Amino acid sequence: MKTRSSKAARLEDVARLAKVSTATVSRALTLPHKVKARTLERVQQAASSLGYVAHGAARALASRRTHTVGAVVPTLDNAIFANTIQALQRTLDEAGYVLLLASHGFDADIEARVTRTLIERGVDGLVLLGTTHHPDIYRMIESHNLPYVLTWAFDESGNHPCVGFDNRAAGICIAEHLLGLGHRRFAMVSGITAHNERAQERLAGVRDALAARGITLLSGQIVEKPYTHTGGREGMRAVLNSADSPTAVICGNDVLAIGAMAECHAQGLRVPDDVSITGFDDMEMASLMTPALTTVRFPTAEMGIYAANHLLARLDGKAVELRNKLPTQLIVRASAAAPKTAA
Amino acid sequence: MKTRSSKAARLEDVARLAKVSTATVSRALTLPHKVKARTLERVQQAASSLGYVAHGAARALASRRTHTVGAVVPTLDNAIFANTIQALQRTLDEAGYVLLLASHGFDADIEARVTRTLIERGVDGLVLLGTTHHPDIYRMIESHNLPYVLTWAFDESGNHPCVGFDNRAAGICIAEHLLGLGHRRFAMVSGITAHNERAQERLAGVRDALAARGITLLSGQIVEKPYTHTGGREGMRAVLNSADSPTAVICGNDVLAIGAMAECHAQGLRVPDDVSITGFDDMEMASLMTPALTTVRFPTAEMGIYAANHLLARLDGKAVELRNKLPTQLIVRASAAAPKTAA
DNA sequence: TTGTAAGCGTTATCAC
DNA sequence: GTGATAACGCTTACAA
Repeated sequence: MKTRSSKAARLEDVARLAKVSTATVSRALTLPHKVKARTLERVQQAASSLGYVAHGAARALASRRTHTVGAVVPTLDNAIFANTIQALQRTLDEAGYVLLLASHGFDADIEARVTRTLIERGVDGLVLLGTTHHPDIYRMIESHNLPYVLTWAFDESGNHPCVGFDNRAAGICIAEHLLGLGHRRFAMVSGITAHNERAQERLAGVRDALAARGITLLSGQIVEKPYTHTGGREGMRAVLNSADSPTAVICGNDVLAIGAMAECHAQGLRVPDDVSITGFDDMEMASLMTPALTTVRFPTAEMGIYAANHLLARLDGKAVELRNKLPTQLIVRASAAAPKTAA
Repeated sequence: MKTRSSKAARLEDVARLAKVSTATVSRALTLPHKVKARTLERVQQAASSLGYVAHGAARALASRRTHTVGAVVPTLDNAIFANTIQALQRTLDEAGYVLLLASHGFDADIEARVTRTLIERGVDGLVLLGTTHHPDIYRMIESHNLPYVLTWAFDESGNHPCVGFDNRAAGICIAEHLLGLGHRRFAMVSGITAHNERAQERLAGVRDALAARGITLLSGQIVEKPYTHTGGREGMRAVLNSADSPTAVICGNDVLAIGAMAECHAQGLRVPDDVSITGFDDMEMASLMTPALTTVRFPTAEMGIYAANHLLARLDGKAVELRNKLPTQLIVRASAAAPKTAA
């Protein structure tokens, strides 16, 4: 009896040995309950005796499913992204999906390229980090009708399914903390609020919390700067020069906060002795670069779980909410202290 | 003009738009130099205007290549494996291959399962860590005629392509170091040497280096134990009870060395004051658990590069050496000190 | 240099 | 419950 010598067994070989059709073997292997018990056993016996290993590409081509989900992140060096990714990974794994990970080092073109590679590999769904992406990315997603979800971002347009934070609550939280410490003179170095719901809401949260205590943030006490180190320095400088110098400065982002601290250094001011600085921990840069910075931290692991479940639901054809907000948490560190009464 | 509404473009769509055959599009996209410049341009134009993304599964099915290599390692927590993996990754990437990573937590059945998954995914080659593997693994590799290479192991049978260490040189190195410190009374807690070339060679290296200085390791000064913590403790106990108690004990493996140190602790002996302990850093456990342990470290990154190049050569149909030995390096730490003259 | 067409190994849609 | 058989989207001889 001659067999295909030293060639990998295919479905057909299993079928022949089990004396059934390829269709039955396919069913037996993927939907065991759809075949008679006796048949199932024969097939399994045949498959294992031949050392059969399914051909994933053929399977993917025919079924148009790879049971794979792709995630594109800016970087893998970042502990806080790692949390989200790990949770994503775990949740997908439990549902029988494999996570394919790609990073782009904050380069939009590379991001488009790696996303394309992921789609080529046939991912059934995609997780993107952040809200702004290369138009090609959205184009590819759309033409492939690919389920996707944005994380670490809240899409103000409502056009994209996303899992983000409640930035307003975070703003309230940080303001109330500073109020509790005894601060009464505030300033905020905000991100540019135009077309940026996150920045808007953070500012709104701060404003509302202060207003509730009868404190109004005057226009000189709010300065908007781009989320850059330079922005932080410039913003801090502006704020320190304002008429009623603040005892506490809230920065709309950790990058800004780090810049703000640098400016204080440059001006010979001590933090938090001379001025308190707090921030929102967008990038988890704060804890890396200035471990003492009091910030609002975000539920990153939960975000991964949400993202995964969102995708899984869509892959099952279930309805899903488009926008999800998760609660945030204040992390108190030494950078926020009570104001010097004798300042 | 009607197009396939909201469906991903296929090769055929690109071909139609570029007014060429699908074969030409395929060539233009994968072997650009095989088509006329003008044709190439038309095709590229058509492809990008349609936002064409290749279907990886179809491509893999037809070409029987995925440009993917799989690696199966015991664990990913281990810094030293990470070195090998990173080097592997980098080298493969430079050659246009993607590394698919799987771990099994030292469970042979899981190892077989994840390896199977990798093969299902169509890896063009496989990197295995260590020399002993589930028979199913070798069976699948063979029936798929899959290029593979073992790393972190030297296959004594010569049946498997592998990249390993020169364990004999490592043995010589460690012995000479101790001789240089002034030690003259040695013992060795070796691994089981039967059917284990690595253990044999480590012992042989030590023996030869000592013999060169006229020192003979008597049978009471050599004890063989399995590579376990308990083995290390028992071995150390045996060696300390021997007639001529040693000032330096060489352990065949870091697991043994850690066990040996535990035994010293238990007996109230100080390392290295009362006795020097050294080991071979198989698992990089030494530096994790007992940072002061003098060991031989291995060129783990080079191993990854070798493994990758071995596979790449085989995938190109080139001839390759089956067995590769890489040089090792002594890392001196506090656990090895000169013997107390007044011991 | 380009086109034609036969697969690649599955799954899925039908009949039976 | 099971069996034919037509896709799935691409590559690659082989022809032209």
